[in-house]
Amino acid sequence: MATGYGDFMSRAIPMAPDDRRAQLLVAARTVFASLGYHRANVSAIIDEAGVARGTFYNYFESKRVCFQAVLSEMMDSVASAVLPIDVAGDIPKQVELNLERLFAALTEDDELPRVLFAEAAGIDEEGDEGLRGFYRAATSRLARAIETGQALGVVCAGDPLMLARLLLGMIREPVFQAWLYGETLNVSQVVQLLKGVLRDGLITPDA
Amino acid sequence: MATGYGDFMSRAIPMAPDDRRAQLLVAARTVFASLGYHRANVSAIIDEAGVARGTFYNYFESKRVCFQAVLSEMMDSVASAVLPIDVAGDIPKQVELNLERLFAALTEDDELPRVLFAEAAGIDEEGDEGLRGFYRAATSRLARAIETGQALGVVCAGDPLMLARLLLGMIREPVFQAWLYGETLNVSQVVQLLKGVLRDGLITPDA
DNA sequence: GTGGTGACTGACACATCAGTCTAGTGGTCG
DNA sequence: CGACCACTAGACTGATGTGTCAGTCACCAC
Repeated sequence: MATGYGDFMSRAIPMAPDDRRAQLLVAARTVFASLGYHRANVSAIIDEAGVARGTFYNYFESKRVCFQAVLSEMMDSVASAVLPIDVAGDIPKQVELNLERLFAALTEDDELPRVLFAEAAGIDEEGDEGLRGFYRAATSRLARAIETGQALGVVCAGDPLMLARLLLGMIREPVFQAWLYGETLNVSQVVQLLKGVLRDGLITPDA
Repeated sequence: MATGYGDFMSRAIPMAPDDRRAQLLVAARTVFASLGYHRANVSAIIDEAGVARGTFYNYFESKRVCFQAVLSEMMDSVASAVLPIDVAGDIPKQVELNLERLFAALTEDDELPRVLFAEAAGIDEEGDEGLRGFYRAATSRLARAIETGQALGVVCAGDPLMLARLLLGMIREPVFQAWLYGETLNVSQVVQLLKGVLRDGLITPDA
């Protein structure tokens, strides 16, 4: 008797909506990460999830919205890797730990950098708006930390916002390039180097 | 009598191939910059150039190739902003001038960062390869300069490649964020701040 | 059983757009 | 003047890929 699905086709077992959504998110993350937003298509995501086209659209109103969901998840996991610093404690140590956690979060999934750093920008105005929010949050968080540091006399003078951007660049670029070349980033090496540069600069004063 | 071009349509005056190509390149640059690769379409480019569809395909075999040409042009203009350093001269001064020229090149066209930083990645494998080439060239050029500096004792110890990435990040991030927020970058402010960080680090040794 | 519910299905309508092609135009130059 | 050639408009094709919708299935309550 015909099933309506073809003789070798099995239908996905119904699931609790939250579980299904989570499963789709995982699949979408995998596909977006390996193909990027534009080259990824909905068919690849549903193939990955083993689910039909219509099911996808039961959970996400569009490909764009789905990507946004994946992106937010990534942003959250990165943002939550950085803990607030207790000014009463050992500040440099806490900074170092934060850097280590941050790099770890950025590299734990080898394809996260692609989504976050190479694909997220320029999809559409709305997407850029979300991205701006993320960078604004990250940068202003860093800027506040820098301001505190300046008040405490442990951070050099200068516009905190711009300093935050410089610092962010030093965090982002190694992660981005390691992804670009398919290397695995040596977190402790970068952190040590970064610590050195933060403390002493790059240029040694010539005697 | 009907011209075949519509009463208000003027035909583009035949041009030397190089000029026409250059004109198309300018139009393409404008369109790609304001819309990004995927949302830009060939019709927008030919409208911008005031040229017919076929003409476009006389000069570029495809949209992709045209974009690649725009991209290379941008990469070249950025790369050529950095002059080799004469080790016999005043090194810090030359570094500063290079930084200024580089930032100027990166911001002279407000939409260049979009193309270079947000649109270039993820179009296709070949495009990504080109991008890797660009970053590889930029990074290794910086790395070589750093190595020379280390040999001269004016740059701190550490893996030159990784130091180059840190430095590149400090250059790229301010440009990228300024674009993201639609700000105009204050070049001399960034350069001064960057100089300070390069010389003394971000963290002042606590007494 | 029977009927209600809701997850799931997949063919297809529909839009977009790159790239091709043709018939025709007009400036230029030998 | 006539050959040439860069150019024109714009219809067309074909590929791609999003989003839709009418219908299927499994399960559960009664």
